[in-house]
Amino acid sequence: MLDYLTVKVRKKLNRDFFAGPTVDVAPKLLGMSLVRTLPSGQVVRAPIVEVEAYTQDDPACHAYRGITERCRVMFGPPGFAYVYFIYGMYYCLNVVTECEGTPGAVLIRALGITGAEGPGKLCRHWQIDKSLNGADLLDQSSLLYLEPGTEYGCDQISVTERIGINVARERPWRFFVTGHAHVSGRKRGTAGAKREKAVLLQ
DNA sequence: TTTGCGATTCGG
DNA sequence: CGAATCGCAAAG
Repeated sequence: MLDYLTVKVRKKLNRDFFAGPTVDVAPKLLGMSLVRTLPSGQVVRAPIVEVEAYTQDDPACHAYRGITERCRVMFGPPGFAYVYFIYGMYYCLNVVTECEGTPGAVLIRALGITGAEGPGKLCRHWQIDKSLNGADLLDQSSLLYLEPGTEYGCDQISVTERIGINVARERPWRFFVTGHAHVSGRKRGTAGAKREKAVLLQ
């Protein structure tokens, strides 16, 4: 049942919104819908329920040591997709943040649907690969774009350290919808599972 | 050119 | 805990 006191609906998406500080933008992506046109032509959509922030001064960020061919789009204007290949078999999807010239991105870690719990799994589920690197996520004619959706309040968002990195592990830059059944990680976020060690925003 | 490893996932 | 699997970027 919706809580009408704290759940709002974001009316529009504009590029300035994504130009903000990455760590501020990241939790605000929770609840937005991702819309994907599959190679078959079928259009699918699902809400974002888990994200992680990566910034220029962050050793875990691909742009930490400057611009390279791989992370080039992170230095471009905000609101575009940064897709990279990892571990020889998975792709990961990010939303570019910060003003043009300053790198930053938010890793989309999970969608609120079965089969898209985890950054590698969601790209596999929706056949997202490097052909979508640089796609304009604010353009509804893109094969992948964002739509306004549920706007969660601070009291519904949990924060923890990021997953799967070995440097700057202590930064609390992973955000997810508290208690959501499709948050990634083994036995994590599922109903009845051991409660994850997490703190609430604010 | 070579080499070590990674913003992951799955099975044992 | 380790294998799968290969592009990327730092080192030589």
